[in-house]
Amino acid sequence: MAQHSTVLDGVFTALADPTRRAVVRRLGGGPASVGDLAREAPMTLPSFMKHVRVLESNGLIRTAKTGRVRTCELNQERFALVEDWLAEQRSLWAGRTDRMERFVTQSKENQ
Amino acid sequence: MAQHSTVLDGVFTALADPTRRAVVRRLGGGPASVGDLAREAPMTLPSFMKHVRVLESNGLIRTAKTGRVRTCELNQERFALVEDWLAEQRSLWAGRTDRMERFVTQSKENQ
DNA sequence: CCAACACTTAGCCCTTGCGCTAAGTGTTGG
DNA sequence: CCAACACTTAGCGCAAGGGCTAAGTGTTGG
Repeated sequence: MAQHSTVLDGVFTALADPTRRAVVRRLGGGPASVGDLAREAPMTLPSFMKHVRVLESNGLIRTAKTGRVRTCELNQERFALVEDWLAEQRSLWAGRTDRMERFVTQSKENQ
Repeated sequence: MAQHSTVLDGVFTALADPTRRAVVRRLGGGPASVGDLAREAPMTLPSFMKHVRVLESNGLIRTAKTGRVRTCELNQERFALVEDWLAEQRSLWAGRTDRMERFVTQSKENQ
């Protein structure tokens, strides 16, 4: 078990904080500077920057600095990992349902 | 911002740990006892029980004790929250793409 | 040129998370 | 009845997370 999926760990961890999800949502509407994003968060800039770094280091956003402004944008691809994990999970459930149906069907046939 | 979505916090936090995701995957194939689940995890039983409690308190699994055995099963509904959040996120991206397309179209018309 | 701006770094504090051991509770098979 | 079983509780240790202040760096508008 355990599967060493360090990357999924990071993605879920990054999304587990409301400040960070708010950033993701905001960036869904288009790129923004750190300053713009921070203005909507109830904390100091250094604290907020940590969240930005968490999002970036886990690949959910990309950032680039031009002059003295750092601009952030969403890395949409990363979210596919979550979709994939959910899809795999659902396929497990579906497989189990199928086996249950076969069992029920066989039971009826054997009556 | 921040939106106080304590429940999503919990769901993402619960899924951020590989031991817990392994339990979820395992339960995708059907219910199991705590003992069965713990046997596949590289830690002591009390440590493992904490993970079970995290999963349960965040609604990802349900558990019930009969005699001395506690049986766990997946609460599939909870995963819809993640799907919904992802869907909303994607709709934001889509909305933005639409606006960009309109902009490009208008730009061409104004040439 | 230089003050204002937009971060950035460093470091502290406190809480939470995740592992452990040791000991306790309630069930059950023989 | 009682030993084995399947958790469960209590409490400890350490690392990481998330907030803060204070001070530093590099850009830029006037």
